[in-house]
Amino acid sequence: MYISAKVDYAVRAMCAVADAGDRPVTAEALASSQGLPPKFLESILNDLRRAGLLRSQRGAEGGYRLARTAKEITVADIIRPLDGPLAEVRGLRPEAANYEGAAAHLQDVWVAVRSSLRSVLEVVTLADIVAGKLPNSVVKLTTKADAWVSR
Amino acid sequence: MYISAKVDYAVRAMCAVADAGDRPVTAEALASSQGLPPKFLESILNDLRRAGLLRSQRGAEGGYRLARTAKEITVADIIRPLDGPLAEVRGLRPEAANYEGAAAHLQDVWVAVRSSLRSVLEVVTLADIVAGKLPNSVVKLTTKADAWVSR
DNA sequence: TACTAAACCTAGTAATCAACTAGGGTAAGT
DNA sequence: ACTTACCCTAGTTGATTACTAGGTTTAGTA
Repeated sequence: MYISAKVDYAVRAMCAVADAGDRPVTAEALASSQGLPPKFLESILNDLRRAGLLRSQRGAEGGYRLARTAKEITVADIIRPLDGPLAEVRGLRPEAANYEGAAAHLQDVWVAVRSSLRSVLEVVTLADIVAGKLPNSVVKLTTKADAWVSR
Repeated sequence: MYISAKVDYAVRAMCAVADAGDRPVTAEALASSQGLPPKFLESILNDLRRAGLLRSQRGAEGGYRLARTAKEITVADIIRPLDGPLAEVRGLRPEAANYEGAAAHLQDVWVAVRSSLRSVLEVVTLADIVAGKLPNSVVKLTTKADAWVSR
């Protein structure tokens, strides 16, 4: 799974917006507080607004705030409008592929992959990240042996 | 996670090789039995050989066979030499990124993502796929509610 | 009413990657 | 010698990634 710069920046910005509570935060403030390229971030914020995750206000005293509470926005909610489905096989949904012969059961593997991604990304909310308290099932994954080492 | 054509084809071909047991299988036979583009497949098989997953024999009666038993080759073993690490954040390993402020704990999320991918891809072997009997922990994922529906 | 802050929009660009294809060289059997 | 089949280098086309430039519109403030 390749987490694109776009998605990484988006989640970080969303965390910062969540952290500000009700006050609107400007794109520039987000860019400098998280160290993100300003113009690129602007276009991402726009996408997030169109996706219904942010509300914006123009003009002086303007900025962005969450369209829902931080508890109601998962990481998957942010990824999908920006990068598309969590898992795809050659541009197809895992359940759409069809395999023959010895590889007939490969489809189950890709479905399992998607399912496992969902069990993290659809469960972790912005509120969890900002508070630094991830759900137990997710913490369990990060504390597995070798979870922090490269392969 | 985007499963590239390359990886998809590679796993399918490896399944077909595994299915043939000890007999060497030609690239052409693999291409036609799995419906893959012949020349593209050839370059993939070459990569797999360089990665130490396949052994090849030239000339008449030649072809490919597994370098290890089907039980000892996981899907992750196939993905990594072709597409690189299972999870990357903007080209970095999840444990390498460092986040500040409200997004400080985002790193844990990406590590959890990688861990969850590993729990599928490092566990399923070619033997499992060919036999159609995936490990229990993986089957559990495919039988979750909505595991087969798009979001 | 002017001024200014800030979101909004269109467009463009350089570099990389994905998914192939072409065509010849080399080794191994018959 | 002949054929089969792997091996190797190179190239192509289109899309995607990660940005940047520059102007337009809206909304508060002096």
